[in-house]
Amino acid sequence: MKFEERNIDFENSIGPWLGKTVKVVDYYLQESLKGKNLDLTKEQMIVLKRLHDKNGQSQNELAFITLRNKSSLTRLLSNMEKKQYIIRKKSKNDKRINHVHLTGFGIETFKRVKPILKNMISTMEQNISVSEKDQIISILKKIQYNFDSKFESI
Amino acid sequence: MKFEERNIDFENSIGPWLGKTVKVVDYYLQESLKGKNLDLTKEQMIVLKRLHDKNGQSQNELAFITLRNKSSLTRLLSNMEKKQYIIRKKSKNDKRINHVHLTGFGIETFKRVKPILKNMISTMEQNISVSEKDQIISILKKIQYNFDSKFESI
DNA sequence: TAATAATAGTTGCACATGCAACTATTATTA
DNA sequence: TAATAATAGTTGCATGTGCAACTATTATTA
Repeated sequence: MKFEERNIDFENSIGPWLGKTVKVVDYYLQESLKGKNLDLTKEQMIVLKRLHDKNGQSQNELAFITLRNKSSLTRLLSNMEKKQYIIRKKSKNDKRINHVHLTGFGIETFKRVKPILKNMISTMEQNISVSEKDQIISILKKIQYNFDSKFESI
Repeated sequence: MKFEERNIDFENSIGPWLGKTVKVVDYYLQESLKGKNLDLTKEQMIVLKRLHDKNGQSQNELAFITLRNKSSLTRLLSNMEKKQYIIRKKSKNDKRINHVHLTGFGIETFKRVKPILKNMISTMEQNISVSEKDQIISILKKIQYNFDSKFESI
């Protein structure tokens, strides 16, 4: 096929497959939350999980660990505070910092969220062998590295 | 470790790796677009690509192929029409349907977008062997199937 | 054919997101 | 110590998203 411009093989590249997979997972999560009458978005669920792991984190820490912009996190937390899942407590040592704490309701809600997360993981990984899981994670790491190393050079 | 509740191994499951990878890719795309002074979001870029593949598609078709809700697509197109990348043309056979066409400016813009897409793909897939690429795509398909088959049973 | 259902697209609402500009506070340095 | 820089968080703006209710049009059926 000389002389003929080769098209970019976008369809058969990894990108679209990644994007579609994430959409399917997100949709499943959202449906699961709705199904259990949990008034939470999947983003709020992730914040709940991270606070359950380590309560009292600063907004900066939370933004970093949830891969979010700090302004995006600000608004996520505002919504979660309105719904009484969390409260912000100003640090006494450094008045710039807010420590974010789960409320009792937040803790209870996470207890109901936990089986949904478990179910999501086991659904996702069913019929996927340990070696396949290792493979995909290692390839995903490689992809991230490919982009990250490009950024450094900018 | 009887009697002790095992935690969900969320961190080491595939989900977070997928999510993070997609974020890295998205960020790279957005930066590339900015770098070439292209006034486009990555979502608009994808619509441009799909229209370049097949001009004149209906909004329904576009929503389906770009994995978007029709209302989301409506607003994407409105923004793209404002920026003169596309125009909507009412179908003559069926007045409910809009056919979406690239403008001259839209076509020109896609020409500038194309190398960005190419670069994205080659960056993503560098140091990834053909067999690894086959592996990851096949595993991603499996994951999608795992969720899709759950939905059917609902 | 008239009534009803289905389809394509739009809009209001609530939410999430990144960027840049802003405020308040703390740390650095001249 | 006073001026300056850095940091944590918030807000305005523009964009993207899904759901449900809506309009306009076409297809079905009684």
